[in-house]
This record gives sequence, C-alpha cells and structure tokens, in this order.
Amino acid sequence: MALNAQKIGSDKYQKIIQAATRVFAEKGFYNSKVSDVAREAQVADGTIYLYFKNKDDLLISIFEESMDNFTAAVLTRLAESSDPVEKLGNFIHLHLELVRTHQDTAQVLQVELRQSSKFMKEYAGTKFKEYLSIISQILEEGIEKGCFRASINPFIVKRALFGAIDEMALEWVLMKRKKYTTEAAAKQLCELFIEGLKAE
Amino acid sequence: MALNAQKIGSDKYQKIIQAATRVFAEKGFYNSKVSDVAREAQVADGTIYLYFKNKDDLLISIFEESMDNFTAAVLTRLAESSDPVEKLGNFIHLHLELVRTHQDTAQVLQVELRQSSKFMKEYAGTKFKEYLSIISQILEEGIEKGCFRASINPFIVKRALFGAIDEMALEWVLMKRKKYTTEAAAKQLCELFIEGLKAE
Amino acid sequence: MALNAQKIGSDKYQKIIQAATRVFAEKGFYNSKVSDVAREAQVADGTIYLYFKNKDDLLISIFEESMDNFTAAVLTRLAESSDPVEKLGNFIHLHLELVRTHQDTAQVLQVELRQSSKFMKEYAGTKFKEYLSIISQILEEGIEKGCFRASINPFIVKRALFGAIDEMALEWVLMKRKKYTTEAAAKQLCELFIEGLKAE
Amino acid sequence: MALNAQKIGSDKYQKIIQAATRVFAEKGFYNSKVSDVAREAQVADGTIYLYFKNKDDLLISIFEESMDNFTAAVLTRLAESSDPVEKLGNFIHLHLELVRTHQDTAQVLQVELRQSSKFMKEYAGTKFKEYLSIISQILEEGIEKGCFRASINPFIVKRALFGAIDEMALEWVLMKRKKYTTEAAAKQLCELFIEGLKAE
DNA sequence: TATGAATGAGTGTTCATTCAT
DNA sequence: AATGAATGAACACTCATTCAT
Repeated sequence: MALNAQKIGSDKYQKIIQAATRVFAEKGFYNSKVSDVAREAQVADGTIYLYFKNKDDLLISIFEESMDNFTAAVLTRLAESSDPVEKLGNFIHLHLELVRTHQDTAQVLQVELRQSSKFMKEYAGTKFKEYLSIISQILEEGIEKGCFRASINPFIVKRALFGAIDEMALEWVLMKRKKYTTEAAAKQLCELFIEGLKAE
Repeated sequence: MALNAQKIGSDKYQKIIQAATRVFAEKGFYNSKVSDVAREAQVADGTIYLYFKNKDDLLISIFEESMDNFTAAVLTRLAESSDPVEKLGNFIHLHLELVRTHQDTAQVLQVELRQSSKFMKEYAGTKFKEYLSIISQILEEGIEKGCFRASINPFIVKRALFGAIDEMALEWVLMKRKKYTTEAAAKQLCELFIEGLKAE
Repeated sequence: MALNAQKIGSDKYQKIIQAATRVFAEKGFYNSKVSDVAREAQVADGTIYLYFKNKDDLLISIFEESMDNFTAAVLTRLAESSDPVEKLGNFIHLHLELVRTHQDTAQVLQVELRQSSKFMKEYAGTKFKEYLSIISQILEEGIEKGCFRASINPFIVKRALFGAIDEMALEWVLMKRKKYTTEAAAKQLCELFIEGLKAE
Repeated sequence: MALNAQKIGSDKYQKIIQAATRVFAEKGFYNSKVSDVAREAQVADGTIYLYFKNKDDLLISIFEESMDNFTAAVLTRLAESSDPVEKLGNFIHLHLELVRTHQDTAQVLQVELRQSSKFMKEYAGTKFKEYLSIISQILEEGIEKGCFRASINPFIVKRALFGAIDEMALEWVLMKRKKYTTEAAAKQLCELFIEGLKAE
C-alpha cells in the first residue's frame, strides 16, 4: 500500500496525476468524482487506489509533485545570477511563466488547495514554506548586500510578495479572455517591488 | 419563499449567517453540515431553508453581506483624506484591522469562497470587483496628482496590491500563535507599496 | 379536535374540501402539499388542522362527502322508476353524468383513492360498499321480477358493472381532448349490459 | 449508466424487480422506502441505482416488464382459436388466471400505477394501449364475422370490458378471504359479455 | 496488476404538523 | 378562530472505497 519510488515513477501514476489535475482544475476538488478522474485517466476506479491512498491523497500528491517541480525550476534559474535585484526579477518572471505554461496545475494549487484551512495547515506546510523561503532568502541577501532597505522584515514581506504574484497569476488563470500577458504582469510587479524594496 | 428585505433584516437571518460564518470558518464549507450550522444557530435544520434557498446560498449570502459591510467601512474611512498616499495607507491599515476584528468572516471570504472557480466567476464577481475598484481609484487619483508614477498600470497593479494585502491577512488569520500584529504587517505593506509606487 | 356537524357545515370546511379536491385531482395526493391546499383555499396552513385531523383525513373526507352526495343523487333518480331495466339505464346515465359535472371529484375518487390498498381496505369500505349495493339491489330486483337471468350472481356481477362504468369514466376524465361524450358512453354501456343481463 | 439489455437480463435486475413488486404491493409505492426494496432484494441501497435511474424508474420498469409478459401470454393463448366468441372467453379466463398466479404484480399494476394520472398519461400509455387493443381487435373481428352486434363501438366498449375484468381482478386481489374463485368470476364475466355482445 | 460491480455510510432537503401569538 | 413561523423526522440518492475475479 505504501507508495514507493517505483510507483511514483510509473506510467499510470503520472497518467492519473495529470488526469486529476485537469479534472480538479475544471470542476473543483469537491465537485470532482474519483470516477471522473478514472475516466479521464482511462483506468478503472479501483486502479486509482493502487497508486493513491484516497481522494485527498491525490490532491496532496498533485501539490507535492508540482511544488517540487516548481521549486526545482526556480532554484535553477536563480543560480544564474548573483544580484539580488536580478534574482527577484527572475523569480517573478519565472513564476508567472510557469503559471502560463501549467495553467491546470496552477489553478489546482491556487484555488483548490486553499479550500480547507485544515489542509493548508496539515499537509501543505512544508513544501509551501520551502517555496516561500526562496523569496525570503532573496530578500535577506539583498538587505545584507545593501540593495534592499534594512527596514524590510523579510519574514513578513516574503508573504506579501508571494501574495501579489500569486493573485496576479490567479486572476490571469481564471480570466477567459486574457486581457494582458503574463509578461506584462511580471514587468509591473518587478517595477513595483524593486522600487518598493531598494535602498535609497 | 422569496427572500425579501424583511427576512434579511430579521433576527434569525442574522443569527444563521453568523453561525454559518463560524462553522464554515472552522471546518470548511464542504466539511460543514447544514445541521452543524443549525445547531450553532440554535434553530431547527428546516428553519435555515426558510431564510436561504440552499447551502450554497448560505455561502453566497455571507459573501455579499460581508463585502457590503467591508466596502462601506472602507469607503467611509477613505473619505477622511484627500491625499492618495494617505488614502492608500488608510486602506491597508483598515483592511487588516477589519480582518483582525472579523477573523471568521475573513477566513470564509478568503479560504472557502475560493474553492470553486465557478463560484468565483459566477457570483463573487460584482461585489469583489467593486472592492478592487476602490484600490484602482486610489491609484488613478495618485497618478493624476503626480504622487504615483505614470508607468503604473492601475488595472494590473490593483490586483497585485490586493493579493499582497489579502495574503498577509490570510497568513495572519490561519496562524494559531500570532507571530506579528496586523499593525506591523500594515506598516510593512505601506512602506513597500508607497515606496514602490511613488514618483521620484 | 373532534369534527362535529358544525364544522362540517361551515364555510371554511367546504372551501378546504373543494380546494383539496382541485389540488389532489391536478397533482395527485402524494405530490400535493398541505400548503398547496391551504393556498388554493386561501387559508393558513394551520387552519386546515382545525377542520381535519391530518392530510389523510382530508382525502378520506373528500371521499365520504362525495360518496354521500353521489349516493343520495343516485337513490333519488332510481326512485323515479320501478322497472329494473330502466333503473339500470338510469343508474349508468346518471353516474356518467355526475362524473362529467364533477370531474375533479371523480378523478380524486378514481385515481387517488386507489393508491393505497391499505386505505381502500381501512377507510373506503363502508361508503363504497353502500354505493355498490345500489347496483346489486337493482340486479336482485331484476332477477326476482324475471327481467334478468337467474344465473347472474349479483354479488360478483355488481362489481363488474361498476368496473366497466368506472373505467369508462376514468378514461373520459383523463382524456384531454374528449373523443366521445359521456352520453355516448352511457348508451354503449346500457346496450351491453341490458342485453348481457336480460332473460331470454 | 444507461440500462442495456445485459443489465435487464441480469440476475440482480430481476431480483430487484421482484423484490420491488412484493414491497410495493404490500405497502404501496409511496409508503415503500428504497431501502425496504433493497433489504427485500438482499442488495445494498446503492445497488438499486446501478440498475434503475430512481425510485420512479423502478415502478415504471415493473409496469413495462409485466405488461410485456402479460401481453405475450395473452397473444399466445388467443392464437389457439379463430372464433371471436371463444377468443373473448379465453381472454377473460386467462387474464383472471394471470392475476391469480401473479397477485403482487397485478396489485402493483392495478393499484399503485394509477395513483398518478401524470404517470398514467406519460409512461403507461403505450404498453397499456397495446393491451387494450387486443380487446378491440377481438371485438372488431367478431363484428366483421357477424358474431357480435354491429352497433357495438369497439373503441368505447373495449375499455368497458377491460374495466369490468380489471375491477373483478382488483376486488379479488384485495380480498383477504377469497369469497369466490377467479374461475367463477371469469364465468360470470363471459356470460355477461358474450350475451351482451352477440348478434341476435 | 487491473478491474468495475457492489457497498452503505452520510447528508441536503422537504413538508406534515404544532403552537405561540 | 386563525395564523404562519418554526420544527425535526424522514428519505432518496451519491460516491469514496473495497474486493472477488
């Protein structure tokens, strides 16, 4: 029953994760049936329980899988530069770019995961904090190097930055007729925050 | 059967709305039973259906009621000043203050309402846009008066500001042991945005 | 609580009985709400319980009231003649005539009352048997006078006659576009039964 | 989800139909719970919904299944003779015989199905008319061959015949202590109608 | 491994009935 | 007598999960 690396890497596991992402994004977690996911993944209902403990576990797995991928992609990009200001810009651009190229995943992460504070507290913590700490590290580094004002509290502001970026992403994902590009949104955010943070 | 102003103003209606807010905040909308709300409101299950069409309607009503109150409170405060920079500061402080004094309501608005993009699109639209437009009006006014940079796109940035404020509020509400005050959060946000927006 | 003659004769009692007859005829007993009847009768829901013990009692009362009226009308007509053959003809014509002029009542008696064999057995017995015995009396009288064959068993045949008449009535009541008159139906039934019963 | 021939022929489908027939006959459709049927059929509540769309569909299915069987049995018997008078006799005898050997089914068809004129009009139409048309065909054939009087209107009289037979059947089914045999009832009906119809 | 028929606990909603006014 | 707001028992139906094949 325990999920091992073999299962996680397997074909069916990925097929189900992707099907679930599409279904949850479209109908919402609570309005999606396990059998909907099974049909979308072209497997039998019971098969899902060979790879996931239950419906909740499916949601959690999407979350963990995606956050790992997001985090890895972001860390790779950030390594390209050593300037905190440039890093912050890269972070913002890449986050929105990832949202654009993984809209279903983004929607599940942003909309569905929040539906239960219980869930947020119990499961989502670690991976999410990991991601947030990327932001606070940039901030701390910037303050240390004198690029950002020392009056900034990275512990508080990291969340504000994340919220701003995430909300833009959410708006963009839910918008049917896209009124602006993720690129334009990224530019506005960069301007806003870099000006807002930089030392005089 | 139609809900009229009389019902909305009635004792029971308010009692049920408040009970539902508490219950939904604690357990989440989908994990709350109508009978939980009834018990909390000290009425019979059936009584709820005298005032609300169904469980969804209860959620929507909480949303509309609260947004109206929030919006009204904010507009009153903003009228106190004519300086856009001061207005923005007042807005941020008041929003976080309202979240602090109405934690259950804030949690339902932030967490539960988002669970369904369908809901977000279909019902939440108007009242929410009304609230967002308060922000963009401050921005536009500031740009016009030369306080804020003209390169700011209020249409995009309003959402970023809202996201930052809202996310801070969400973190604060969900935190069991409050690690910082809403006041401190407001100050950080003000510094960040006022610096980030102001013309050189 | 006991229903007395005063109540039965009262305005409201009749108003409710008539409203219930219309509502039950249109929607069926189980698909009609007490509040539907109340609205139709232009009284409050609770008022119905001042005149009737419960919803079932309403149905039973319609039945008893109507059967009394039907029976009385039929007995009056039968007294006009002393010839069993003529009596039978009069009975058939009058029954169908009454159905035509009291379609809602007829429909409730025919369709709704039958829905519960429990009801049929427990409540409907007496008044219904009274009505059936009118037929068997005609038959017995006819056999005695030599108009009808002695091989006829009135105990069995009364029910067959009633069934034939009642079924025609039912068809006619439920037919939206009336394809024949009750008069035509009555004539066919008379011909059928008088020929079928008469002694050679 | 769609009910196909496979499901209809399956063990469980038949088991449920038969259980529902017994339960509905005993307690009436509206007083029977789906869980009563499930218990009687020795399946879980949910299993019923794998074979039937809802409770109404269960009733309709009993009707259609039974009417098909009844009609087929009757047509087979009628083919045995070419004399309309004999055919009519055979029809009457067989109908009552079938009622005797399928009392539960007969009771559901006669009592429960009629409770809703909506049902009668919407669903029962076709199969029932098919059955009635068997009678009118006998009548028409008899008139053509000169056995029955030409003044008979088969369109009207078929319903009278059916009503008489059906009512006798109903009385007999609902009678706890059977006061006469179906055989005796059939004989009386034959005498009545054959005399009533035959040409001089 | 994979299936999908079967399960049965769980819940939103209805509506007959009551009773304070 | 009359009202109609409030009640809460009752029930059809859903769907996550299991397990025999």
